[in-house]
Formats: sequence, structure tokens, C-alpha cells
Amino acid sequence: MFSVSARTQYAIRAMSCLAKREGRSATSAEIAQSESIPAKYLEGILSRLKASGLIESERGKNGGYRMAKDPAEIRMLEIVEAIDGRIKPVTCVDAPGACSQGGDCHPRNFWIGLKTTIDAYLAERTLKDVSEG
Amino acid sequence: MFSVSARTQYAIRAMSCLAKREGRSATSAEIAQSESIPAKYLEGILSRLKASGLIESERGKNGGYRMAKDPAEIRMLEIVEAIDGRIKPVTCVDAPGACSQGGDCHPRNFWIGLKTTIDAYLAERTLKDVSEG
DNA sequence: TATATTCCTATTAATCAGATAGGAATATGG
DNA sequence: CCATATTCCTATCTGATTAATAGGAATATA
Repeated sequence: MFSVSARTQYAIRAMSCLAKREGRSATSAEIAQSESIPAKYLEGILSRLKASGLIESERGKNGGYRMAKDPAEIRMLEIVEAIDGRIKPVTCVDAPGACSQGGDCHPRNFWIGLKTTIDAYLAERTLKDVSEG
Repeated sequence: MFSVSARTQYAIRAMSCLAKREGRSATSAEIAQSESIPAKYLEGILSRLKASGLIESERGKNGGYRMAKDPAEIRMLEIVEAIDGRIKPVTCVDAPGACSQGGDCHPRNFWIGLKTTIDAYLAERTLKDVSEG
């Protein structure tokens, strides 16, 4: 119940790995080896992290990935959302009135409250907190 | 991300339905019809709720299900756990030292903290809160 | 031009949730 | 004792999603 995807766990490990390098870059292959992540699978993960602006990249020889920000400024919620999208306990979170009960549906409010609670927890903690303690 | 299973949502609807009956019983077929839940699928759900002591049942003619407790005494966490088990963002929450980093693994502590936060939210709210408002 | 890299797209494989099916066990009322 | 209505048990199917693999195009360097 409420399990975190392998992708997101890989993403956090990859980000921690880059964080340790303090701005210096690493190739996808290096990260994969160092963190025991399937190399080709990791490429897709890095691509999402880049699309969200959390990391930057250079192609070609001597290319690689590097942090785009200070790890202390990266909220865990940003990583999670970059990989798996917004937290949505039930699909109607973003669709008020989708269920028959209309606007003031108690179960829906209950799940929205849970989403808010989870979001807050993840937003209060940074990559620095999680990778260094 | 972090989506609630259809089973758990069905379970909550079924419990709300029984709660409205204030101790009187309803058959699985009645609940299924009233809440638009696949009838055979619902049987398995009711069976788990019963195994957790949240509802009681009688077999045979005139049989059915009824609440085992006051809805105000049933925490949402109990329903969720009855259906999908304990909340476990990562498999190692119950397995300290499973990962290479040993006992004091920061990501693990992070996920345990999230579990604790979710558990608290779900334990603070009762079936009565969610079904009546 | 050879090489090392990111980047893009498709495909496969494995896992799991949701749903269905059939019938055994059990209780009731006629 | 029998017909019926129910819970209860076990097996199976199906479709969606995730995890992983594969191949190669684009790009940068020396």
C-alpha cells in the first residue's frame, strides 16, 4: 500500500550520487554502476529529471549530467513529481463533481486531505536532508 | 502516485453503506447494488473486513453482514490495513539492515517518516467522519 | 574521422489489480 | 427433508502498468 515506484527510488539514488559531486558531472553509465541501476533504464529517469529542471546535461564526448541547483534547495516533492507526477490518491482529486455526489463529497475531501499531508511532508524535506541525514 | 486501490475505495463505500443501517444487516448483493460494486468482487472485500473484525456476518437464508462496532470507533487506517495491509512506501520499512547501508540509512528513515505521517492522518479520522462529514 | 556520450522510440517481460466463475458449506422456512 | 438464499472458498482470466531491454539517431570532442 502506497508503495514508491522503483523509478522514484532510482531517481533519488541518482540525485544523491550527483549531489555528492558538488557540481562536477557524471555520465549515465557511471551513475548506473555506482548506484546499481540498470543503465538503459536510468537514461529515461535522468531524462525526466532534466525535463523538470533538477539536473542539466551535455552531450557528446566528455558529456554527462550535473546538478542544476544546490541539494539543499531541492525538495523531495520535486523529485517525486518529476518521476511519477502529482500525488493523486484518487483520480477525482483533480476532478471536482466527477462522482455523483457533486461538489461536497466527504470521501473526496478525505483523500484531498491525505494528499495535502503527503505533499507537505515531501516538500519539507530536501535532497540534502535525505542524502546526508 | 500513491493511488488508493479500487478495493479500498469499494471497502469504504461498503462500510459506509453498512454504517447507515445502524446495526441492521445487509446482504452482499444489496450492498453491491446500492454502491455499484461488482458483486462477486465485493464478496472478497467483505471477507477481509470480517477477518479484521470490522464487520460480522451470518450465513444462509436471512444471512448478511452488519457493523461490528460504532462507526465513530472505526479508524480509517483499520479499513485500509484490512484491505491492503500495512502501509509500506518501500519494502525495507520492516527490514532494517536489508540494504547495504545497514541500520542508519537516511532514505529509509525518510520513508519511515512518511509512513508514520500517513498512518497518523488515517488513524485520526473515523468512518463516521468520512461517511457523514 | 573515431569515439563517447545524450537522446529518442519501440518492444518485450514481468507483475499485479480487477474482475469473473463455479461451486461447497450452511442456515432458514415450508 | 427439501428448496432456497446466503456466505465462503479457490481457481482462473484479463488488461493495465511497471520494469527492463534494444537499437540506433543526434551531437560533441579531440
